[in-house]
Amino acid sequence: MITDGLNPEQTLAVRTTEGPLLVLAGAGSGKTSVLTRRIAYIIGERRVDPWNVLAITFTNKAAREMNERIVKLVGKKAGDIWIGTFHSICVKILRREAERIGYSPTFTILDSDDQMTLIKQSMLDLNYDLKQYEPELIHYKISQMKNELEAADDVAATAKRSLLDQVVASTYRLYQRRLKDSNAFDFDDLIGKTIELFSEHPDVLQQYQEKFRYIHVDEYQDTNRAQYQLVQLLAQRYRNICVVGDADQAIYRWRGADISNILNFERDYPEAQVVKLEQNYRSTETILHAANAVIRHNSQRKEKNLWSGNEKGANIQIFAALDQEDEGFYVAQTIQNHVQNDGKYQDCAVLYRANSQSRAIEEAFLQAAIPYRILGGMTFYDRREIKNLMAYLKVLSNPQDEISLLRIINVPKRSIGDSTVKRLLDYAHEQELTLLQALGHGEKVGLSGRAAQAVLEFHRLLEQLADMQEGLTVTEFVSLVLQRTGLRDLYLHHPKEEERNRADNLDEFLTVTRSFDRRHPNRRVSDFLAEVSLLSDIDKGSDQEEAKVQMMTLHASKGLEFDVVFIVGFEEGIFPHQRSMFDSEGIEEERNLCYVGITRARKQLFITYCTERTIYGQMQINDPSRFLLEIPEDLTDRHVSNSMYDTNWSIGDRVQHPKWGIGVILDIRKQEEESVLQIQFQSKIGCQDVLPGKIRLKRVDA
DNA sequence: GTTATAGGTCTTTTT
DNA sequence: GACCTATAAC
Repeated sequence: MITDGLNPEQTLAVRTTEGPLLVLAGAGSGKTSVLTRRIAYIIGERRVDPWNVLAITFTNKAAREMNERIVKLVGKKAGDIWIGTFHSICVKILRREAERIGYSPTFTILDSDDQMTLIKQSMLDLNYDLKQYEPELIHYKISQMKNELEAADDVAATAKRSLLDQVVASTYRLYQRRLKDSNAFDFDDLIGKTIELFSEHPDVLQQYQEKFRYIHVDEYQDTNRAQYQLVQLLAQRYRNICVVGDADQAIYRWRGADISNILNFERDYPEAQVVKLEQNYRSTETILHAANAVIRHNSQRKEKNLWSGNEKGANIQIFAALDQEDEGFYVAQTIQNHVQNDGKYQDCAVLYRANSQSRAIEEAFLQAAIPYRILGGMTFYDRREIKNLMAYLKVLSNPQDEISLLRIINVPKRSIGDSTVKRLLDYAHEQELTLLQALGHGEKVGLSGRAAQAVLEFHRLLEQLADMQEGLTVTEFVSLVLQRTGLRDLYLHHPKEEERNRADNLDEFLTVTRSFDRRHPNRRVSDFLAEVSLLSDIDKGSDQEEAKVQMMTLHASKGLEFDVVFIVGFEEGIFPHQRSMFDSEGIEEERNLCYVGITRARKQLFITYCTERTIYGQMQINDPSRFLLEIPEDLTDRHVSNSMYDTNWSIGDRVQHPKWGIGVILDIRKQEEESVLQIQFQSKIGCQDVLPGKIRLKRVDA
């Protein structure tokens, strides 16, 4: 039976397939299990065609896992279910229907860098001072408007308020026109333009309403207005809509998520049934008790009490470190203990509020030789060489893509400098040509001989590559591009080793394309690009279970679970973050984040904070986080770091150096009023002189 | 048109 | 303390 092993509420949620259903699922209450079984039940028991089922997940990884689990229950036909993120589902729809709203199906998707570039460009063309108006802010505002489904033109009409609003409005309009001219969408457009498609073409909407008779949305508390609208449109006809969420885990208000979407579900669908999943199967009673105690401090919430049949488990360990290095050292040591007691590296996760906090932990891990993996921050796809390669591919699959063309027009160096580019752009805009077309008219642009020659050659190269695309797999085509453009040679023969390593990354990229080719034979480069553009931080990790400690932001940890969890930087100003501390809503969302973090842990939770911390190279003293006071004392064991900074050194002392790790003082001598310590380190750095006045050393007990 | 250096500026979270 | 950007020399 599909419902075997489920509790009564879970079973009810699985079996309630007709009509609207709201599942309020606390952390660790088995909602993924409920969702997968529900879909399996709809297909297996209710005999619904898989083609009629839609499931929207928060990450691609979650989609993949859900799909695998459904395949296990109902077999291969599960392949016809549409499972994906809002963004990937919309891409799929837009690829089929793009022409209806004036785009070509080979459209490209801008990554956040490209978006910023285009915003800046638009602002400069409007003669705005980038110092006076931060492009980041403008971008943020435009994104917010798109999430609220406000079109560029509506905005321009109503923007008589502040100067800033006018800047936003006109930048938005120009930016949007440029996107259109480039046959490109930004992330927000993927949702917004799909809605536009549906509202302008009722027949298309109807077709998808007929198709998606059973709709599921996970993490509903984090949907924004546009996503809400999209779901409303699709669900209108059959009203078989199942949303799953937990208002206590709403952590994306800053990117437009609107918690009232879940709070008002029963108003939107008065006939809705509601199922509450309150039994937690994941964490020990201690961890769950702590999580409940913290979240209770939020005022804006529906009362809910998670309970657990699990054992009490170990106390929560609270550690007051001296500074970030000490904190990292503690985490590293604790993990080593765990591993020595037959624990595994991959059971452990380190969670932090901001990506920048990962560095201190990383350094401690390197010293202690602990294998780790960082999710998010700078990833493979953010590397310059990868972005360059992707830009080539984007231009080749979407000839209108000006942003990408500008990126690679002179990479590798081919003597097409800024002034040449400017002339080409002016010419293109005057003649209403794309930049790529303008390249072909090199001689008419009025360029100097050398520049014209270079431009023409580049144009020919791109044309040749575009012609050769036919019939090749993505992998074959990418290797061809790497070779013909000279991109690989650029890195392969570079004098600096660092640059030569980039060639390896390009080869690594071919591994990615091979996997794509295997999964989707005969798909085009533009499909590959879309897949890559929509990967989230969680998706980007490798699939195989590696024996590595996982490091990530608290945001990225949502939906995951680990035996042992460390939350570091538990300090006022860090967590809750400085910029969220202005209003109670901000604080409450930070508290949700704290709740998410705590409930990631199955067996053991460690919380650390620093008494001093260096930010910008400036020393700063933070109070411990207010959330710490909200965890009941009797659930915790508190420790204070016993290492300390010292000035009275003697031979034989064991010390810890911030970079080189543990060592022993061999000798002390005076040199120009300063003492110099000769230290034998355990690490491969060996014996080194250290100035304790410059480098802060910590005393470590033997 | 290309490259090197110095100064100014920033760090929340992400599809 | 790191990263990008404006400026000047090649």
